[in-house]
Amino acid sequence: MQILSHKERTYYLEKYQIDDFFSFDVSPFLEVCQFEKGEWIFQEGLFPDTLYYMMEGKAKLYVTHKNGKVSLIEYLKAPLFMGEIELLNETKYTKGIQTVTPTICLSITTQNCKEKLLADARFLRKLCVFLGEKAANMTAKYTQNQAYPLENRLAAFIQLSAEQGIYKEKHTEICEYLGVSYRHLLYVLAQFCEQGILVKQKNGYHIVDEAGLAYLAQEIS
Amino acid sequence: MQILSHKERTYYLEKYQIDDFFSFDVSPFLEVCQFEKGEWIFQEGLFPDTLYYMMEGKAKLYVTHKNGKVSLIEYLKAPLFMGEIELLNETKYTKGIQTVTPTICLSITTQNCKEKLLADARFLRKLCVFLGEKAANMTAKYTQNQAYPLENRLAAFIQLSAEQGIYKEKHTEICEYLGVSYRHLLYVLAQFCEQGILVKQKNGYHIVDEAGLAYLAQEIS
DNA sequence: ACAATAATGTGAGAAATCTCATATTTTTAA
DNA sequence: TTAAAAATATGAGATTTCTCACATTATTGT
Repeated sequence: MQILSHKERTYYLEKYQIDDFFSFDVSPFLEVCQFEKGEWIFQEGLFPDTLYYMMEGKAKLYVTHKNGKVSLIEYLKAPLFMGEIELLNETKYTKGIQTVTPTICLSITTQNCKEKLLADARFLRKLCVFLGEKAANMTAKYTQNQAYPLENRLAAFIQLSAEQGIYKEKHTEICEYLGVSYRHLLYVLAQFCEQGILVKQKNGYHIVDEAGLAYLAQEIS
Repeated sequence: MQILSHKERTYYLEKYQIDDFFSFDVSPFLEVCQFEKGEWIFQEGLFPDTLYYMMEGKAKLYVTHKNGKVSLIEYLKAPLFMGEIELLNETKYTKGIQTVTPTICLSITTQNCKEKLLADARFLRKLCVFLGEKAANMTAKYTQNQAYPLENRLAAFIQLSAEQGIYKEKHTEICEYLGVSYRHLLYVLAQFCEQGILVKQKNGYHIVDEAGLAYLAQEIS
């Protein structure tokens, strides 16, 4: 992690109109920083005292279970808050966040401005909207996972993540994201190929039956 | 649903110090109402324009999937907000909420005070804390469901819901809550009996091996 | 009080998903 | 550049979970 120079800082603060987020002057509490690709922003099990606002970049939110299984909970895409749960509640939430691309973040050490933040309607409103969406999204994911087998969830995910009709995510990552074993993910992909929905090629799985895929995916609300 | 008289209204507003929730006078926008047991507060597929704050009571949050499956997402216990997602985001969230006991709610028709609410730091802060917890809880449930078979999740649920060492929830409800079939729930309960963890009696399943149950449950973080 | 409805209980077979073992290929780091 | 690490791939057998069919109790409304 690297703290950006005054010049860059000003650039980003203006580009994303950070002033509009707060009704008081946060600049004394604030840095703009950059994480490299693959760097951990939060590590599981630590208490952060920093609130981040990701302005540019992508990351992954992880949790490790007592039985050793790892869940990739969510793909995070700017703009978003990180560490906001810890600001609000005393609980140690302590999930891991790892960047996927170089990432630019606003970083606010909350120690000295927690009370100001929690009394600022402009900030709180933004946070509420963010948290409301997050809660709604997690609820949707939770219930969909309960109600549909991998066949449907994977179809929906392929639709979402394919580019130019080609699906080429890393299996090791996606099985953690979809909450199934590596083996089973491969089985269902093979099944899609058998059904003539996908064709496996060097550069990824090509979607050849768009409609068939959509049929499997659309079951999900 | 029944709107309470002035006298009752005043009683509840004082009991739960509702004035402290807002920095402006909400009383023009507010009613105190009571739902009967089993009544629906929200129905799936409708747009509510009312924000509720449940002061007393319990309810269940439901969603119905396109494939006909029903998920009991959460048990709701006072105090909590309902309809807050709709206040914040334009999205139609539209889940169903059904009371389990008679329930007393603050009811705020948001049409005329939405802007006031969303500019009130005191209210927003409460809402943020609530939403933060909700998001954290859903995330935890989501990942646990991915990482553990029913054996572990049911053990944890029995610990949580048993009273005086007796588990007596309705199977039909719990299988919707745990996201498994009725059949499978019965299988695993039978298995717990075989293992000598539970003993089935007229009035419910008696926990006889507290430690064995804890062992199965404690796997979950 | 009694018919309708909801909840409980069980068997059998099938589908979804997991674990483990093992081999090959690709990527990464010293 | 090369050895180590990570990712891909596949088989075999075991577990978990599902669907469906059907029988037996409660519960509930009138």
